[in-house]
Amino acid sequence: MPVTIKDLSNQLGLSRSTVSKALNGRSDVSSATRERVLRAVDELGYQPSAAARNLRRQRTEKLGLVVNYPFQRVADFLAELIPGMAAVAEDAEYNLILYTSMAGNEQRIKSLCRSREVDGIIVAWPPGSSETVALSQLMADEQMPHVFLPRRVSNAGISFVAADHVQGARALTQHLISLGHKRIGFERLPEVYETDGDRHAGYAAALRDAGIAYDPSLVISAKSTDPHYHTRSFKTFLSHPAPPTAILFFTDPMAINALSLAKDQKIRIPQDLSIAGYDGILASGVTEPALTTVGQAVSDMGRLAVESLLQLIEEQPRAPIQHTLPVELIVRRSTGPNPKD
Amino acid sequence: MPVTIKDLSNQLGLSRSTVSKALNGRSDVSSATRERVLRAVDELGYQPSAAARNLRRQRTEKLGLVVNYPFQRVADFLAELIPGMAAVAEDAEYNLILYTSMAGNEQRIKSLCRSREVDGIIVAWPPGSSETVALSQLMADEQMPHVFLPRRVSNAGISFVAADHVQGARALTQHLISLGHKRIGFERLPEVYETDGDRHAGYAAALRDAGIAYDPSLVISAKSTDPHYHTRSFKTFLSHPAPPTAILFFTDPMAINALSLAKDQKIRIPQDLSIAGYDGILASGVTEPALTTVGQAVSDMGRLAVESLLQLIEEQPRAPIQHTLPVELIVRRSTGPNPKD
DNA sequence: TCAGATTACGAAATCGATTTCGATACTTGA
DNA sequence: TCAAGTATCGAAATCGATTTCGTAATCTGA
Repeated sequence: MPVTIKDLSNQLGLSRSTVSKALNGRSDVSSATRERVLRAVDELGYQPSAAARNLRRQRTEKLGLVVNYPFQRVADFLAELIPGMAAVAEDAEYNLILYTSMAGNEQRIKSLCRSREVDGIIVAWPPGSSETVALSQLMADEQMPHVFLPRRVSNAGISFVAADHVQGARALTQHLISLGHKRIGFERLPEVYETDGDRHAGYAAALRDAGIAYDPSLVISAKSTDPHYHTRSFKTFLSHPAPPTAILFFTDPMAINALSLAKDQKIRIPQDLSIAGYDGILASGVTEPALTTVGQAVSDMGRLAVESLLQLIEEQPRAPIQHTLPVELIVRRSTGPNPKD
Repeated sequence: MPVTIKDLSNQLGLSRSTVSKALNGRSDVSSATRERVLRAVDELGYQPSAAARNLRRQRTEKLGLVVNYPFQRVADFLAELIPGMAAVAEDAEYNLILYTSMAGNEQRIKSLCRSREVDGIIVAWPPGSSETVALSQLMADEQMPHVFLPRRVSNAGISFVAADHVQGARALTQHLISLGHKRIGFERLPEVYETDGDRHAGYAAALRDAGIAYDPSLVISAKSTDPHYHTRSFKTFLSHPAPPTAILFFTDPMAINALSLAKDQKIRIPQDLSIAGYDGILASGVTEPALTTVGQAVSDMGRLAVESLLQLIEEQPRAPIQHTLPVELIVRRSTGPNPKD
């Protein structure tokens, strides 16, 4: 049986109230008494019961991290995200509770809110925009502070932390243009709404800035992240009557897959074809050639998300907190000059 | 204000006890009443308060995951570990709470135990063996069920889930021997006690089996995981009067680093030198050449760790639960026949 | 010196559930 | 028909803290 505050007060001949007040730094306790209490705490090894404290204080100092997505697919990202989040949270004496099996189940989220086992929620990889708005509404109804990550939500009133993919795709496309490329392919992924729109917008903007006409036949939508689709898309690019001299892939794994397809077909990268990825995962640095990509400050996003959530919890601001972080162009060896120049 | 059980009982004209019993499937409630209660729960959106329930039941249905190590360095591993753990936990209606900042601080672990905010603890990457035993003793004193991961603890009485690195290193070494290698270098890492001993034992055993004399000059201990040391070790190997024709590295990142050092020095892998890593991280599959390595069933280890912990919590067996999982040799292109054959 | 302020403490309510122990009404069997 | 058993419910205790409010003792200043 662990030591309770009652044991402490009995031992000291004080009331539980006085002991509690001594431990919580209240002013109506003499410093002599406080000393005695602290000494006894040390001796008996007293630690307040989290459950009792949570019940009385009506808060738990725990944050929920809801990963609304097949965990494996974003594992790389999470591996960077989580330590950043945990570090900030623990500095503020909060902890992170993981929830991985509530995708598509609004009821579970609702229960989570109502059980009050967390003080706030970070939703990572929310579903499409309309579902996101519904989810947010649901949590707002339960008065549960929440932040979405790592996607922009095109709706005022919702807090999120995201990366600036318009800028990222734009910088990446500009990089290719500066290498002389004019026919630049882009394989996008329709399932991730805002992000896809953003990157596509950045791609289109860079072309427009350079006075290059947008050619819809150079933009292919993969149905999913299944490698099967990429292989087909890649072949479509190659058999194009006027094939692209550079291809932008929506994610690094897609680009890495293309790298190996190209090797199979004796296409030299970057001499014959430039290839670029997106996200800057660890593996992108060790491929041959290493992949030009766009790196996100994932760890920063995690930190910022927790900071924002804590602000929502502790200061209850009226306005939502929205952060869009810059991304970083990482130029490596998979992109080179346009061979047709 | 959320709906409490009192609101429910008032609404229904029943006592709180009856409502509680109806919800917890007790037998002394008529089925008609139970129906009414369930209907009201639906209508009012009642969800029991986690804090109140925890206090009364004296358990939280939460498991602590203490990562006693710089998170970043094991991020790759954790990315696979965590989803496996979370999945099993959630199936059993438990959740995972992350604790990342308690390395070297026994007091924090003690507080965690005493606050009873978790029902059990998984310690990932425990420190060296003597500290591990002390840590385990500490938790045992607090009657806190716990499991260590992913390291074997050479002490009866302590529960752990680990991989069989003796077998792994042995298989890897045998693979090289079967390719004709006789001088096989091994860069080990002394800071991780049991694991290092195991892998070294496997290496030595394979040599012994093949009748190859153990040459201490072919075994180098890196002081840390700092790339600086690897570079120096690598040079030491190369300047050896009778240099190895194959080198085993303790981890994949070390091997990948060696891969790029070799490229700088125009050493062809595997024609001139075979290189093997260990752990089977994602990046090991996309290097050029792809790395021969040993893969651990990390996800399985996570699952098993949670299953073991749940068993310790719910069945309170006397004996500790110890699992040593087999590992898998992954042969890729960085290892080839001995050039001197 | 005495009213009013201040200091230090404790009794009791409270947070929201679960659980124990009775109590009542209704059945059942001899 | 009546004692014993069963089904159903409620009062109250309990988990372990925090917090409000009241009280006694001490201090302050005019």
